[in-house]
Amino acid sequence: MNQQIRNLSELDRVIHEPGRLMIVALLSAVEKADFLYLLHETEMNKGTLSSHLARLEAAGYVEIAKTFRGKVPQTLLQLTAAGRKAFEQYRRQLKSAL
Amino acid sequence: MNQQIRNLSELDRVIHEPGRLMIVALLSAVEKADFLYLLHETEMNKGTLSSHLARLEAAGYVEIAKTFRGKVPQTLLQLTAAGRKAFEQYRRQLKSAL
DNA sequence: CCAACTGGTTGGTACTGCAAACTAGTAGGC
DNA sequence: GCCTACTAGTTTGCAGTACCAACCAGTTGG
Repeated sequence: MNQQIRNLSELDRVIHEPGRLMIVALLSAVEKADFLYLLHETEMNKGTLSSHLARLEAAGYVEIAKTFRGKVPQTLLQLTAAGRKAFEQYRRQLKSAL
Repeated sequence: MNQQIRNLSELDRVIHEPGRLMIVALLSAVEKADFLYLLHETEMNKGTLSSHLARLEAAGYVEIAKTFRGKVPQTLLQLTAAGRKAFEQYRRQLKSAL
């Protein structure tokens, strides 16, 4: 009967971390974003954001595309199918437990 | 418009940790429990459970009462008012962001 | 030339989750 | 009484990680 609560121990730690949860939630809402957009929305510093993105990329949850706007570098981020799926499952687990 | 998502960075880290989230969710449901009940429900090991409970006590979220059942020690746990309040706020923040 | 912006990387620190080892006491066998 | 095994829970040490500050390379504006 408390199976939903016990499931909490299997929450995806990559997504669970608040910083990354913000990133994933934002990306799931806007579909595409650049580095600066995330930087301003999340109010993190660049180092933290960069390492969280690297972690999400390593997990296969976001795709990082480095492009240029003119000669200025621009990094575009979007959720992968796996990332979207993982986020959906994360939400389901939390909702059923709370 | 993304204020709810930005609020995720202010989630209560004490409650956010999955192990402790399980404990708090269980305690909020049953009102009172002993150490062994939590041990079996959460499927953690004793050391982990003990340290999480100590952390929750330090945060003022649970009350730890050591008693005896016959001659065998028994540790009773229950949420404090502050703990219940913090849990409610945590749920509200998550729900509004997801 | 100089300052500011973009998108990072590289330490360093501080925290924290976790399991193994440990303590304190109880019960059972002989 | 004495030894062993068990129960209930705590302490300790380690490994991992988030976070920030500082630095770097290249670009643009003044």
